[in-house]
Amino acid sequence: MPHVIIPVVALNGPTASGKTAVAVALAHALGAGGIEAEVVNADSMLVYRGMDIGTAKPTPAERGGVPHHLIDIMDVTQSASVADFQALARAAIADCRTRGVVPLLAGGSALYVHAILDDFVFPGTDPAVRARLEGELAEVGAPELHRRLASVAPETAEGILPGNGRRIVRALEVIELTGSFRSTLPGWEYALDDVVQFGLEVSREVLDARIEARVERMWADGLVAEVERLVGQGLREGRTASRALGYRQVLALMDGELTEAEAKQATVTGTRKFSRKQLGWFRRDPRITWLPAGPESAASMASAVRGIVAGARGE
RNA sequence: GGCCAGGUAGCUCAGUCGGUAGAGCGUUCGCCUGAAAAGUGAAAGGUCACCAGUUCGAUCCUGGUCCUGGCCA
Repeated sequence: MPHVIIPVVALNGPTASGKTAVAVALAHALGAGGIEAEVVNADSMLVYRGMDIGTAKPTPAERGGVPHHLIDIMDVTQSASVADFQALARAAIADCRTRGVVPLLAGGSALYVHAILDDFVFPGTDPAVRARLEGELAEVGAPELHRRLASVAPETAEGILPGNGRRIVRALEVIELTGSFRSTLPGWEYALDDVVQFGLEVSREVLDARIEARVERMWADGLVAEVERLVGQGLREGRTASRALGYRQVLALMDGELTEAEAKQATVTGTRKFSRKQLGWFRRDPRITWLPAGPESAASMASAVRGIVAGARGE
C-alpha cells in the first residue's frame, strides 16, 4: 500500500475575512472529491462556552455538517493559554490524520497557529510564583521589576522594554523555574509534516466596512444580553474572556464607563486595529499562499490539497 | 443683503495672555514563548484659509478678501 500524505491545511486571515465560510466550503469541496476534512479551531475566543454572538462563533447551520474541534471547550472563568492550546490542537490534528481526515486549521489567533505548526517549546509555569510576581508588579511597577530582571539576566532584559509588565513577569517566572529565558520567537520552521498555509486577502475598505456592519449586527443580535448572562457565569473573573473585543466594551458600558454609542465605537475601532495587527503577523510568514477571499478561493485550495494527496498516492 | 459663529495634521477638534503648535481617531514600522480579540515601543504627517498692517517677532492683535454653518431680512 502506497504511503498516503494527509496534509495539515492552515487557513489564515484577519477577523471578518470569511475564514469560517471558506473552511466549510473547502471541506465540502474536498468531500466531493472523496477526501474527508474537519475543522480545527485556532481562535482563542471560540473556545469559551456561551461566547457566541460577540465572537461570531459559527452556528451549527454555518458549520454545514463539518465537524469542528476545539470550540466550546471551556467556561469563561477558565483561561486558555497558548501552551494548552498547542497541545490540544496538535492532538486534534494527529487524531484527524490517523483517521485519514484532512485537518483544516482555522486560524484566528496568529500566535496560536504559529505555536501549533512551528517549533515552540513552552517552559512550565507555577501559579504561586506567577501570583507572587504579579503582586509585585502591581506594587512596585514594571520599571522596577525590569531593573531586577536586568540584574539577574541582562541579555533577557535587553529584549524586553521596561514598560511591558506582562513579559517581565513571565521572564522572571521562567528564570526562577528553569534558570534562563529566551526572549525571541522561533523562526518559521514547521514542527509538523506536510503543512500548507493559505491566507485570505481582503481589501482594507471591504474589511473595515464588514467589521462595522458586524459589530452593528452583534449589538442588534443581543450582545449586551449575552454579556449580562455571562456575567452571571463569572465572566468578570475570566482573565482572558473578559478582555475579548466587544465583551470588554459591554462590561464598561454596564459599569457606566462608556455610553452605548461609545462602547460600540470602541468595539469597531478595537476590532479594526486587531485586524491590522493580525494581518501584519500573517504577512511576515513567508510560507503563506495568499488568495482573494471568496467562494473561488475554496475551490483553488481544494485542488491544491487534492494534488498533494493524489501525488502521494502516485496517481 | 444684515447679524453671529467658525476656517489649525487625512478626519474631529484643543491651544498659544504674540516667541512657527497638540490630542483622539486614522496611517506607517517594530517587539512578542503558559492572558495573544492580550501586552508593549516608535515614526511620519501642519507655509495654523488668503492678503496687508502693527510688532524685534503674528497661527494668535487690527483691517480687508474668500469659504462654511446658523439666525434675521
